[in-house]
Amino acid sequence: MAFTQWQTWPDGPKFNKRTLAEILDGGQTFRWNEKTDFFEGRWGGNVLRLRINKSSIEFAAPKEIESAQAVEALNHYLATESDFEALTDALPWRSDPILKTAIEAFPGLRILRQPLDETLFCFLCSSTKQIPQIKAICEAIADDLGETLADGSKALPSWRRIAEVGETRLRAAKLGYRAKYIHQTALFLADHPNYLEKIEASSTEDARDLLMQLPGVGRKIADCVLLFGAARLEAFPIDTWVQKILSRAYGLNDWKTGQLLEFAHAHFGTSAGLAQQYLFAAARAGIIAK
DNA sequence: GCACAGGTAGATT
DNA sequence: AATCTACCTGTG
Repeated sequence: MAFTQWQTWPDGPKFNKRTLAEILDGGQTFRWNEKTDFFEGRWGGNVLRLRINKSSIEFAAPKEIESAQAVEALNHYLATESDFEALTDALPWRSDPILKTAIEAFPGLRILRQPLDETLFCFLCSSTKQIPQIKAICEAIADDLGETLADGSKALPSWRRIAEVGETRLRAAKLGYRAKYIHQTALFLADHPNYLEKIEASSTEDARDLLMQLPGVGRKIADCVLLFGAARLEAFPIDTWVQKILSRAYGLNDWKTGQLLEFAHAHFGTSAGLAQQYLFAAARAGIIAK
């Protein structure tokens, strides 16, 4: 149950505590919790703690876990081989003062590379819910159906496991109408072996089409899964927040979703999803108009 | 009591 | 093709 002592993450990415909090607890993922002076999170079979100490990142893992294994998991999860500084610099902030303000507020912001299956599950839970509620639902589902992790806590359940239990069991976690979508998606995935693997191997457009065939997955959730669970930085999820930002801060009143998507691709480019995350973070923080 | 929350799908016009 | 509307539950 115990964790190792804090260790420096060799060649870990650089960012401040505010940015770390935004990455781990800002709506990309719903499985991190802020403790007294660190964050604790779970993904796949991993459970780890992270904190900032004098501008470097430190981690602690359950004692059973080798440090090298923890570092490997972290490097994959935070996509450290991707140069987000360069990707950010390539965004049109020089001609876009709104984006510039957002970027300056969250220096070092990154897009996570989460397991696709978990990302799909979490965002199927997310419709018209606030982040704390989505987290509570995910935790309740994990506690009920997930495998035990190294510290004794629970992982999110596999889709196979979800397919085995009924919709009623899911409703017990306060999923509401989302329980039906999730159960139907679980049954669909059980009937279509390797469907998620196929999505990961497909072009972004094909992957989006495959995702949107799943019950309860529309354009927004599909784009969230592509962005946060498949490293497709061109995916640009338009939710109520982003819709308001584009409408008010960018003056695109009454534009249809399709038009906004075209604008996002044309204006923000191949890393539009990264721009989206800066804008989303800044709007939530009240730094730009929302 | 009631509007609203990181939407989607099906019905209606 | 564009605009309603129902769908669960928690929160302010």
